[in-house]
Amino acid sequence: MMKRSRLPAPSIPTQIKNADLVGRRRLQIVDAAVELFIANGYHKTTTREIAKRSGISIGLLYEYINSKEDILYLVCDAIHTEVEKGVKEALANDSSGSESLAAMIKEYFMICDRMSDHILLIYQETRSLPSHWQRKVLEKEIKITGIFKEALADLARSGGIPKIDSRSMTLTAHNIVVLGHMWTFRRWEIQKEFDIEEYIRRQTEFVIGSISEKDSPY
Amino acid sequence: MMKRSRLPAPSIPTQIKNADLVGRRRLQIVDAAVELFIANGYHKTTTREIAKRSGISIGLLYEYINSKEDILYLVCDAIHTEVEKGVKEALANDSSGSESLAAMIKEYFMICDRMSDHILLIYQETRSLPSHWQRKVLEKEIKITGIFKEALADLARSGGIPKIDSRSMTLTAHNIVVLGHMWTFRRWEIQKEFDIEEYIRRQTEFVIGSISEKDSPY
DNA sequence: ATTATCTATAGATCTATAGATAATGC
DNA sequence: ATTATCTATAGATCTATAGATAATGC
Repeated sequence: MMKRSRLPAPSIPTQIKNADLVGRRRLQIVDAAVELFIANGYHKTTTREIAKRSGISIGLLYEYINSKEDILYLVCDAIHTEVEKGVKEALANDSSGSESLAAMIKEYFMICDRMSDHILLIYQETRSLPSHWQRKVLEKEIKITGIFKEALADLARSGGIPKIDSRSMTLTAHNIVVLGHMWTFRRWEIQKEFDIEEYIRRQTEFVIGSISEKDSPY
Repeated sequence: MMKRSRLPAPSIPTQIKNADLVGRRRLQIVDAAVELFIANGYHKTTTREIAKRSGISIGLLYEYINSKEDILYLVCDAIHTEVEKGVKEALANDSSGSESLAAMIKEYFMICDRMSDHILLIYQETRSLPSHWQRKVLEKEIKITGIFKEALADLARSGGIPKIDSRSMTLTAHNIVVLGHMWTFRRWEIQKEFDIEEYIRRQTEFVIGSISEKDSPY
């Protein structure tokens, strides 16, 4: 069950006038849908099931959204928003130096661990969205990567990590994000051999090692 | 030593007696399905469309497979088999040393580039398979990762790369595989900033840097 | 005689909406 | 009077199969 704050609800038209009610009902809907999508996948979940688990009728459900795809978008957006929130909080504890980079990676990987199912869901179902929302989801993914890039830039400026060019920072940011995801989408194999602590330790070495190894002959 | 025509066809029952015919027809079916799945996704593609593009009737289609999910499995298996073949070939050109590791990574990443759409498909649709086939697909993914792990072990023995523990090799193998995939599933962003050559160069640095950056045991 | 193929459709959903009813606020 | 909610179902698919026909080999 996800916890949440009041979000700039993605503008999906609704027949319902009471904005506050819209917020609460959509929350119910998203929570129900997340559980069902994780358990059975988007396509195998029916709108009736979502209505039922939300505790509302199928007719009412369609007063709050216009299509099943709307629900999927609300779900993806809620998940991303929570990941983003976590990453920003991790960043707020700012110290400096590569120790701080390690701490950031650690917090982020812990978020990935906690949200495994949700991250997997995004990988699997983004494709099922209409393209305009697909774009929105990707933008949010870029935004999260951007947070890491910014943090790397700050560290480079403050001398916390070696100075590296902007493209290296971009790629390093992507690598961090994806190695976190990898913990979730390869869990069937990786989690058989490593626990989260060891995974974090080794991947942190990998990332930090690659930054400071800059003068390597290759 | 490398024969390839006879793929151990995944054992999916068929009403058709002529085994050779089964092979050819299923090839048609898979080819048609791959195109349609890539273009429109698995769920939005109908069995009728697959039949039509395969050049056979819907009735005949169902003589060669038992369900739509069968087709998805055949598709995933065909894709994996091609990736595996490519990786094995890349390995066949064996020299030694970290130069050889770089060469392997390069060949593998080029395969990922060429097969972007297909790799993406596997990420998105494996979930839609019944669990016994999901397992088969994951096993093949492990097998491919294992090829890299073996190669790393060989290099460590021959002194081509520093001696690292077995767990490091496992994780490095996963990292290589996933960084190749990343080129495909983040292409909307990464391919805007990097071309494949630069991507390969930088990620190779990452991987090799991370290996040699290990604290030396002396 | 057997195997491969096609046409036509049963059967089973599932999304989305129309129309009726209940709750709310002035 | 207006807004929120429910029930019942239209309408639109789509998978999978039954039954009929064509091709093949002995």
